[in-house]
Amino acid sequence: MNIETLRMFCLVVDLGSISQAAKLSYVSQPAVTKQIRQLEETYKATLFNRVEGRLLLNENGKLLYPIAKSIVSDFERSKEAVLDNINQLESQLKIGASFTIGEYLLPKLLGQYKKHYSDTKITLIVDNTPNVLESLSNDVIDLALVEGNVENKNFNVEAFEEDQLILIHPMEHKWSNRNVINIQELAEEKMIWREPTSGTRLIIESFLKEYGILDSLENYMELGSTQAIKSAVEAGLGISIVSRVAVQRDLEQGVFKEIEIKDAYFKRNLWLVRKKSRFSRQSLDTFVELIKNVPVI
Amino acid sequence: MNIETLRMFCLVVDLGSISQAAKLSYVSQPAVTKQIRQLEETYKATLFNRVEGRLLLNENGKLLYPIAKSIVSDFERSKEAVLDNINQLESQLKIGASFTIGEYLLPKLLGQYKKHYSDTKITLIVDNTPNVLESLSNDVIDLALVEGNVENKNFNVEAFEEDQLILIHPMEHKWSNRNVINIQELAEEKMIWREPTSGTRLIIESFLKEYGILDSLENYMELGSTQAIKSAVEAGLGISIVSRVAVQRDLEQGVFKEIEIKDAYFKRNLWLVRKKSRFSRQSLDTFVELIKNVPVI
DNA sequence: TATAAGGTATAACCAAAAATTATATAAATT
DNA sequence: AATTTATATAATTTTTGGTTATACCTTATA
Repeated sequence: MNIETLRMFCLVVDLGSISQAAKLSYVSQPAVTKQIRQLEETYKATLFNRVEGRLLLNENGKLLYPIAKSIVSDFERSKEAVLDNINQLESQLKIGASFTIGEYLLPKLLGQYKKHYSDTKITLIVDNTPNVLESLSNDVIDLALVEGNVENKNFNVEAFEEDQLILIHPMEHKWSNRNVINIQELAEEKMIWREPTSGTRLIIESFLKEYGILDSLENYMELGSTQAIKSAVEAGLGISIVSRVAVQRDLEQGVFKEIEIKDAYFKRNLWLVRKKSRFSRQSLDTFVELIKNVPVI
Repeated sequence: MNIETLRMFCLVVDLGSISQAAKLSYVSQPAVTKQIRQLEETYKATLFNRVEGRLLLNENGKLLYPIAKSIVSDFERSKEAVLDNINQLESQLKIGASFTIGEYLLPKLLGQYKKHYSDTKITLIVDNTPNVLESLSNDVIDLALVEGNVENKNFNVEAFEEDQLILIHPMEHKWSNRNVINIQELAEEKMIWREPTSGTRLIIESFLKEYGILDSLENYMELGSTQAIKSAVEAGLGISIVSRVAVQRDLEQGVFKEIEIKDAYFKRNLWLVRKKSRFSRQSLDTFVELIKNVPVI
């Protein structure tokens, strides 16, 4: 039983005419005749008396009419309820990001977005990559921005930015007046690392291995966050390789210095991850477009 | 939008499983998957979160569920309402009959019917044939029993009985000791007629015309009802040709006598007329079967 | 009283929708 | 590791809902 058929029945009753109802609904008259007939088949009873070529609602039809009306309006109401809920969701954007991205890259971007779409409420959750992706899976967030590689066929993954890993050293350092070093010179320095499970640590190690230098490096110090490393370098405790986005402002303010490694350029992608979905969300799409088009570093 | 789809959605929610819902509804699992998916398309939103291969009702689904329930139950209610109405109608039978049939033939038949189907309430309307057929057209009655020919393609007409038109004369009459007369002898008698517009009068005239005797008959008296004619014949005012069903008891009681006309046998059908309908009615069908099978004269 | 106008019903046909079977795939249970 | 249970998808068939063409009836109009 089709709700459209009930709607048509109501229309026929209201207009008192099949052909008028057909005209108003932009369908042919036989289509409406057939729908009414089909309705009568499901109720196993006539709903109209056919008298002198006209339709006259009979007892059964009179019983059906108010119920049909209420079914049709309930259906409309259900559509509105879901739509309202979607609009509600539309007006808020929940973003999850790994630490580096969330702490150094996103704030500026969120500000840009808010400037244009100020009635969207934004929530940012910063956590490590696995937790962020877990949140995406559970629909706690709408979008994840992470550094590490993502392997999940329910996710839609695209690179949105390229992040460079750069070598930094304290202002007071023997490299202070140089612009470039050879990669072998790293072996003579006190290298400060992130903990071994860190995604950033893993990628840096794989780069250094490629250049055949990894094994000759001293593991002078291991720290649990990028901020701790920055403070350590600032205090002259050693050098480190860190994400450019995390130190951009420090470099500008002269907290420590960057130095190029000859013939070496370490980069990685930053990933924008969405759950695959049959239905798109305007506010989410808008934000993704912004992220992909606006240079953020 | 199909109400069955909404019903299926509710079932899936109640059981928490597409395949269980499919099993219970005796349809294939892909059919249910597709229905849910189609529902999501119409609402342009997911209704479930697909997590670990299972379905979990989400916000939208939670909004839809109670409304879907109410639509489904309203639809059930509408079917019950119409069904109740039909049962109500089933329990009463409105019959229209022309005078002769209604007054002399039906009472016994209705008694028979009531004996077997005592909870059907029977209403009998006796009127002239045109009025009875008009009532049938307007659904005032369910069934018409008439003598005259019926021409209306919206009616379903079948002969249910053969009625003989017989010649009657007073007990005290020169024919008293005879069993048969020649048709020419009618010309010598005082013939009592119904009024010229009567259906019975018309059919009798056409019979007599066939036998070439009509023009030689005296139009001695015209009376407005069969009962009046019977009384007149009883009083010895003349002879008449009348329906056998109307005089059967009078003949048995010796109120007047019947006499055969040599080589003439006037008969006509009695017609059972129903409005053509796509839907049958049990009580009506039962009564029609009774009438067609039980000999009533 | 023909005839046009406006209405409903039906037949033949076509396109779209909804079911089926078969199969893939993933997670939980044995 | 194999089996069971669950959802999704593809290919196919069946069913449904629409279209046009046409009949036929009633009422208004020339």
